[in-house]
Amino acid sequence: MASRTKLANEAWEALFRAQMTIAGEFEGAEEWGSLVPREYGVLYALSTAPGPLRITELCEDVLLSQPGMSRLIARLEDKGLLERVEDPSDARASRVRMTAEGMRTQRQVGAAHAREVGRLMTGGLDRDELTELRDLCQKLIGADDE
Amino acid sequence: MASRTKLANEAWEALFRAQMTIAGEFEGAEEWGSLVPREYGVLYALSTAPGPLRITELCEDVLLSQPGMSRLIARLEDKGLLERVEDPSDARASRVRMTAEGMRTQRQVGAAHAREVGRLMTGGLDRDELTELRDLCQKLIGADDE
DNA sequence: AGAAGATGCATGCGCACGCATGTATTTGCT
DNA sequence: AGCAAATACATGCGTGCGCATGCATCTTCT
Repeated sequence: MASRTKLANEAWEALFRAQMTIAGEFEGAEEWGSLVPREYGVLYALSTAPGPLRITELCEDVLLSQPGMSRLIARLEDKGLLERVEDPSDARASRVRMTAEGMRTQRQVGAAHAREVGRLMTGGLDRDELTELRDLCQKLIGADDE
Repeated sequence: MASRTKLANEAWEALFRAQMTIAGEFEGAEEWGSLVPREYGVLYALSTAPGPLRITELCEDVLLSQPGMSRLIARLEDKGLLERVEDPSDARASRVRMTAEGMRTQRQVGAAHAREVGRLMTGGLDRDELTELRDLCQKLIGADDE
């Protein structure tokens, strides 16, 4: 089954390069305001959550170490986009939520980012292919979790 | 065509998360010896090239800034895996090639890495799906280049 | 040939990251 | 109740990165 492994490596390299290339396009883009992609990622995660999130929860969602998240939140707090609220059921934890300006920024940057994503992704793939790609990627990591 | 953009964003998020998740698995893995993934990336690029590569060429291949590549090469040089050779046709350029030990390390780490990739990728996807994923990713970035 | 701009690479600097560790709080065991 | 282990977060420290910049060399134009 050597060729199965070879195929797996080709798929990984293609996946890796595709993500790096697209992400690279975003890095320098103007759409982020004064944020960087990962900072927007935190705002986005908060925007989809039902309530304030723990720092460790954000770590899992944004794929950042806990100390890194701790500092990232401090930066966004300094910018006035986030605020910490204490968890009533656990005095060790501190939950994070967006301020009004944070929500405004998230919507604004999110809209611009979505347009940019749409432009890059639909440039190369049609509807069916996008669906297929999405499903394959989800299946790929879905299997790892279990 | 709003739903087309929505689909594109779902596909991007899935692609992004899949790559980050899999790459995250590699970060901490033991397979790399004393290298990090990006350092192996340089050795791999050199292993597939017909001859010594320029620093700027490696930048494009490994998706790293030119100063970053300059230092990365210096580190690998210190480890004895790489050496610089001067370009006969351009005295500004310095080309890079692997030492014998570099080639040995590349093969060794490459084999271990390939096994790991195979394990993670084939865990979630079968043959046809891997092929499909590879082709979709290649098509996605292929379209951006032109 | 000579000057002006482009190109290839290296270095100073500030920043964000991960790892190791510290402190406070909670949980579990007896 | 009381102590040990686990958990949540913050901080010190070292390192790699990108940006701005500098130096050397090549290219182009006149």
